[in-house]
Amino acid sequence: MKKYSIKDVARIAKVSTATVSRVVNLSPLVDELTRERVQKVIEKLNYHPDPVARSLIRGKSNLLTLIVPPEPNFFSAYYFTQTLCGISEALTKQQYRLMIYQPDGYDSQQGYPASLAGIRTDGLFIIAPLMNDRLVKSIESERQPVILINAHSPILDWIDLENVQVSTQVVDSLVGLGHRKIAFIGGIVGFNTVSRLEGYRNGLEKHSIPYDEKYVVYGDYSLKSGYESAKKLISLKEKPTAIFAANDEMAIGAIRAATESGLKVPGQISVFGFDDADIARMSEPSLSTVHQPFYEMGKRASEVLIARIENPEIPQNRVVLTGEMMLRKSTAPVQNGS
Amino acid sequence: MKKYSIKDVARIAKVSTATVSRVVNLSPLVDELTRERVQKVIEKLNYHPDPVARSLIRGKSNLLTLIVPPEPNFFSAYYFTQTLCGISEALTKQQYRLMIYQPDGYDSQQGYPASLAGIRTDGLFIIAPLMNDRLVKSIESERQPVILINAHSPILDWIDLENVQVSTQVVDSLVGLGHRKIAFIGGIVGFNTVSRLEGYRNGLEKHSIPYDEKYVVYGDYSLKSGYESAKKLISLKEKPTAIFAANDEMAIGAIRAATESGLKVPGQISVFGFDDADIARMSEPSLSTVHQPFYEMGKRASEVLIARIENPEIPQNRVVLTGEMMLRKSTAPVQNGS
DNA sequence: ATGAAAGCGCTAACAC
DNA sequence: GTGTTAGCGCTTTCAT
Repeated sequence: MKKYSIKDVARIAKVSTATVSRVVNLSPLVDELTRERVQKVIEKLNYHPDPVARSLIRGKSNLLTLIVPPEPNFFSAYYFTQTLCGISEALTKQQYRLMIYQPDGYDSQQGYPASLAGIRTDGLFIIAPLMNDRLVKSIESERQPVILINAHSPILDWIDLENVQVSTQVVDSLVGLGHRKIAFIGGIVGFNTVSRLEGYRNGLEKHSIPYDEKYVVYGDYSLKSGYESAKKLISLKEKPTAIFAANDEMAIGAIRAATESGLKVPGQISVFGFDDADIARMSEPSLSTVHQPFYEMGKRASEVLIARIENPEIPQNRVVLTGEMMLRKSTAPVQNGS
Repeated sequence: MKKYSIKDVARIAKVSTATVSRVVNLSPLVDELTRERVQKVIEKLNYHPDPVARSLIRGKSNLLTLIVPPEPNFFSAYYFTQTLCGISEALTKQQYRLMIYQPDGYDSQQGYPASLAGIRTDGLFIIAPLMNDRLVKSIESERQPVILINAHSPILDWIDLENVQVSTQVVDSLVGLGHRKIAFIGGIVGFNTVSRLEGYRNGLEKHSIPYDEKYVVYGDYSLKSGYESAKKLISLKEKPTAIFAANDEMAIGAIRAATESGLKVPGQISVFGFDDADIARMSEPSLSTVHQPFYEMGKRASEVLIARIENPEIPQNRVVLTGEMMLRKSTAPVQNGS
């Protein structure tokens, strides 16, 4: 099947390419009869304007880039898939397409590479950049439409989930069940872990529970790391009676570690997760966690980015979405004497 | 930050745009001194050639499209995320980018819309099309580089997982444990379910177990549908002693249904899954299943597609990857008298 | 080794 | 209402 260009249509319909262009772009300045004639040829040839040529002349590709850390399991994270789903659905409705790009040269300390060199689309989603991410820093000095997902910036648009208050609520709820020895398992140190930890500390403070460093350990968001972190916590002389993990995977790892060590969950130790991934409902016992509106976040991120592209002059957008505690079966009142 | 074009570089370096182009494209026909001078300007301006203009003149965008069914949960399927991961990693190494596109107008009977209208990239991944999918049919009459993932075609390149033999092996293994009343929970009727069912039937036949329609029910790959399907099976006068589900989610739903009905898994009823998703290892009891090389599949799919793009004349590629049974804790010998 | 110029497919002044 | 033409940013003959 040969590809036809606007010239072919023009030649066959015996009009100029300008007229064909007008028909294609629904310009009102074209005679009804001419329109029909041209339209017929377009259909016969199954002509579609070349998007590349259009992009060139319009200076706009209608392509957006989603920058993703090149970490092997990032794509399988519930967090990512839900956000992607929200983005994809929002974009399909608008006339934008999505490119996924995992940059080479990601660094676990400095984040994304400072330059995206060849990538030139109408806008960028940057998901979960580290604090002080190189790419974010370098974009702050440009004027490129971008939305940071789960990060903050003094200049660039961003969208984030409210982590601090809801984490404090989790501690509240745990304290309400009588817990005072509450441990925290953080993830990779980025915006999320930092703010969740902050909420945890606020919660302790609120109830005059001293912050105890030995109750704070770090994993990498994987089930395995949650398992290992929990093992450490359990082996303390003064075991915690509750563990609050910065995501569900680690929480489930913690449940497994506890169960293996002969501790009943939630009887002897309560476990709280974060995210409300699919597995939270499926775990045994089902996991108390914080539901996060990831899908909504992807959707809103798309809206903000498109708004920015269509009007670069609007003031900075800062969107905060709030999560919601889901109390399930992995938390219970503290046992006497424990 | 202004965007510079090749003309700016040429003007400042006092050469023609042709020379700049040569430098950018590492042509050997440039004097060493000129090259250095131009290179310096390029760096000073942080010039990068516009990929759109390049695509136009080269007739090649280095963009590939991954066509995804616009089903809300498709992005969260383990199947999808792993495949995407394989694709993305393979493409990052090559100089190709990936666009994700969920077409409007997907139909659960006829599959993707027949035409992709505006989409014109160098190649297409079509993942999990239905049998007789409209889009696949229409592409078969064109000459567009495409790879079908988990589908077959007499003309187009495709890659698929070997489902028939491994399904037969699962039945073998179940029969080896003494089971004869083996039920099957299929998914949405596409290539996968059809071939897994075929393998199931072959397995029964091999052991002279008559095929019994009432032991075959269908879900939609969701945990819930597995739960409901299993409930139906369990309520039969002659309960099956083993259930083979066409994916892990449904298998886990089946485990839940069985447990709820007071049946011990695997004591009183064995359950076999398919895919070896994350949750298979995490379920309680851990799920016997078929490990599928999804990541590898994405990687190979990319290689085949790129090979096709770079040489449209090569003969049809048909790639079959084989899965592997993983025996875990959800299967056990049949109980006497059950 | 370098430059001038044509042209990829399309849109948008501008002219008629 | 329609055609002519310039040009988006780049690559690539074809001269020199």
